Amino acid sequence: MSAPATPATGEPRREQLLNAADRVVQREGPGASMNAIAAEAGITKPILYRHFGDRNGLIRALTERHTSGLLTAVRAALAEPLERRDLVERVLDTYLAGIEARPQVYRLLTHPEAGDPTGAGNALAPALRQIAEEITRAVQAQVDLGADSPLISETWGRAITGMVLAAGDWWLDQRPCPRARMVQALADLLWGRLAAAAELPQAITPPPPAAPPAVGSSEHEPDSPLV
Amino acid sequence: MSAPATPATGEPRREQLLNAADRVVQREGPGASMNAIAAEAGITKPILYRHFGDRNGLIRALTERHTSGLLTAVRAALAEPLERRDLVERVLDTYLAGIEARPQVYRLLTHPEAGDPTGAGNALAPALRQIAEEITRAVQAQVDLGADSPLISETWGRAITGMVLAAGDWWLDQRPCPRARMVQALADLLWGRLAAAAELPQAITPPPPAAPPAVGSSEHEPDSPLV
DNA sequence: ACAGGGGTGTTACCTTCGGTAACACCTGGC
DNA sequence: GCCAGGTGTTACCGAAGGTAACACCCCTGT
Repeated sequence: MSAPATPATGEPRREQLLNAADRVVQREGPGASMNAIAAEAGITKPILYRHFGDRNGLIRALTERHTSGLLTAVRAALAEPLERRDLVERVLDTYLAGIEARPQVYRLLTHPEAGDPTGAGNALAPALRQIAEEITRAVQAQVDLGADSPLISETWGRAITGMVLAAGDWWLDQRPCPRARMVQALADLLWGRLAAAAELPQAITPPPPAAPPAVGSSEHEPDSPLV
Repeated sequence: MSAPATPATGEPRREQLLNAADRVVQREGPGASMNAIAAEAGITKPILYRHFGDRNGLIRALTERHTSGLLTAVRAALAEPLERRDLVERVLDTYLAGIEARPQVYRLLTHPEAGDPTGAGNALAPALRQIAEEITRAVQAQVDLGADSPLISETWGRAITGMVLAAGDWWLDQRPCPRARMVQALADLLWGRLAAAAELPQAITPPPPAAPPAVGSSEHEPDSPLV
């Protein structure tokens, strides 16, 4: 067992390592240790570090591999020549189908964590950021928003991405309904159904377990923890 | 330096420790080490563990302290007797004002991480989950959505929370516009402006740096990484 | 033929970090 | 006087990321 050399397959080493890492992450979720991944690949740690630099590099490579498919799919959906509502539904369905296909790995999209105290402001993982940019571009190219178009487009790009991310995450976890229903509910929200729906008869109901109405202190006192 | 005992202030010990932890997190971001926090408090690790059990306990306590303000503020905003559109704007503004007031700490809301490979499905931090539940309740109580009301309400609760989270995060990081504009843009999105806006004249433009159109492979092959 | 480079692999080690004994001290109440 | 409870310490453990330093193989150029 001292010199395995080329293991018969022409597959580049890096791909084999990523496959092993993939298996481990699939099994143990992100947070899998480098040792575990190395063991799965039948090797030891330093080789992983030679190929990927550090743990973040490995995770990043893994994420990119898994995201590229979703990203191009969403991109393609965004470019389809459909009526606007149909297009929105198409994109929503594409995204949900994508995360549905690989629920475990999907975590990498949303939780790159890897404990880096360096990262500044990106709550949205890079993969999501790319999707947000695609949506921004599509909105700006296809919708007339007047003078503020750049600002509004980008806001909406982020907002829609975050919306679908959160809703998709919940849906994937609970599976409260088939995919098509989810698509409808989200498209309806984007379509202003919140504005259009009728008011319910009963007046505003006070929140059930609400704290003593310190509502008056809604102004930001400089000392309170938040707001 | 062997026996400090009560340091003059009647403040319970736990609060002092949380204050110290707060300072460190403020300075170093989450991911601050327990040693650092203990040092800031002028003590050593075991005391922290006695008070908070483990690191997650500390972070949780810290987060709760900072979130309770925001949560009650949002709850109060949701209960105000306003016209629907005004109410939505009010809630959006309340949230954005809240995270604006404490940008550093706001990370705790969105990144509790703390490297727990245990957590199953909660992409939304508990604090956000609570906000989502409040919105769900409010929607269900005030809007007539027909038979599917429970499902749609909860979907929208998650969706809106995620939307505001992502948009707010971006806004906080880039500050592309004053808060009021942001509120308008988000309320407009929720109000169906995406559906109502006019089509732009030019047809669908292909994405600029798109990959070689492997678009045909949009069906889910069982072997491809995602979608 | 032979030197050398590039790729693959190893063992052994370091540091940092979360977490845990085991022990010491002070204070107040019975 | 003594015990209980809170505060504090030093010293340690195990797991994890990360890094030398070294060994082996094979292919290629001179």
